Amino acid sequence: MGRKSIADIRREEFATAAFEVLSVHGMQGTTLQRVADHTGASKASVLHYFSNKQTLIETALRQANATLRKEAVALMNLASTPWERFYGILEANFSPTTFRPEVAHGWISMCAEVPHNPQFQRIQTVIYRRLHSNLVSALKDTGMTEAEAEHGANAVSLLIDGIWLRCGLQIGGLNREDAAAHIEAVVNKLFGDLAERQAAKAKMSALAQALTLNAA
Amino acid sequence: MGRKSIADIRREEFATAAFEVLSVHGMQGTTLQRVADHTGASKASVLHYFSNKQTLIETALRQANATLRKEAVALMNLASTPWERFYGILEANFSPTTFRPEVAHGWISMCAEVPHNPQFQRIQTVIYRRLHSNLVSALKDTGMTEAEAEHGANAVSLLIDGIWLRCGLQIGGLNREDAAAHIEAVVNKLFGDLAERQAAKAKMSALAQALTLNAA
DNA sequence: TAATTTATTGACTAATGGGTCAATCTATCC
DNA sequence: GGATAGATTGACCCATTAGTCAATAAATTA
Repeated sequence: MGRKSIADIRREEFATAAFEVLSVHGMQGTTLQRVADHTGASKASVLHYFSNKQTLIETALRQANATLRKEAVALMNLASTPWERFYGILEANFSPTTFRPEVAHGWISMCAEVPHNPQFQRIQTVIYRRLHSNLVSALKDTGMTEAEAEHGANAVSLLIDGIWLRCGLQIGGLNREDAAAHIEAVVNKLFGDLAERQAAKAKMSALAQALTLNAA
Repeated sequence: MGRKSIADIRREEFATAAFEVLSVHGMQGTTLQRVADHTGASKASVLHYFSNKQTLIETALRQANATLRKEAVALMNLASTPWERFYGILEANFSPTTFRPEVAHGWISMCAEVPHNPQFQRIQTVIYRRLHSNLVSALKDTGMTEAEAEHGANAVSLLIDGIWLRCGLQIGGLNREDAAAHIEAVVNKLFGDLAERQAAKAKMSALAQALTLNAA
């Protein structure tokens, strides 16, 4: 495996800075100058590592998404039953480190650009597909039919999208607990009130908390 | 009632043009020049009616929302039972005239700006509150408890948001029928499979279609 | 018809922001 | 130590765009 060169590290720094700036200032407000200031470097230095603003932001989004994915994978590896995998997905989507208004705002900013930017479109598609197939796979393994699993996955992913949107808009001041409760209420209606599911939820919730505490 | 002056009509023209440009080109791409071109007028003329770009776009969004609202009110006036009101709300949110990728993109563009623009924040809040209170009111009148109605309204409004987002992103190529089906599947699980509800759905769906045919 | 208001526009300004470039500065390698 | 490669940056350049302004055209009114 190739080790990280100095240049790679620098690129990462600028990319993370870019995502933070994007989250706070939106797409219009994300200027090369601001990103540079945010790292203490100069605008020209940023452009030394990224040929243009486009690729910088693209890299920033991919990197941010990779972070999310790593967290999700870590959780999934600890899941041993289908329902635990299901709740692993949910917990990852509402992890305290990522489920924050600024981060949500960053993603919404990307969404607004999707129709004008094929690269963003691709990123968005990848994210969506992964979520969907993970959900379907987990639900199917609980014993549902393909169709049931599809319906369930659709419903849950739509809810997640809706909640992230609302989080970014800071409507009704919803926090992580509220978000999880909203979803759980629907999930209960959708899939019935199984004791096995409750246990899986409790386990993955605890694991997620342990992981974030560990990371901090 | 004050009649519309020539100036008012002109303002409306520019505002509708602005929303159309916004829907196609996003917030960044919505320049005064483009809006002017889209109406055949000059940039300076636009600024003659709107002191700045800010108020132009704000007016455009309010106007677009007012159009939606009128459609919703027309449907609601034809509803006579709580479930009919409920489906009136749904139908209005998926009306063929408004539930289009470009329009959805326009709204997402606004959402992305909400954190930087108190006016947009206000518009967004108004829209959300109206939807929520309409849903709660209809559901409560079907005999649910306050809490049940709240939960139901939350679930449905989150789904609607998620679907609009997905529509704007043109993910999975979902069309109106798919969107309605997604929602209906969840609604069936949430509220049970009542014959009365089915009838209400059929009626409001037919009325909505009649209204849009009439408008065309 | 003359006067006054209103509409429209081309030309201009100022600021912003992406991107280039040549000059330095630093570190590594022979 | 000297050379070479990469890092960093200030100074530019150019395109874009919001907003101004004064001049002209059109319409309304007295």
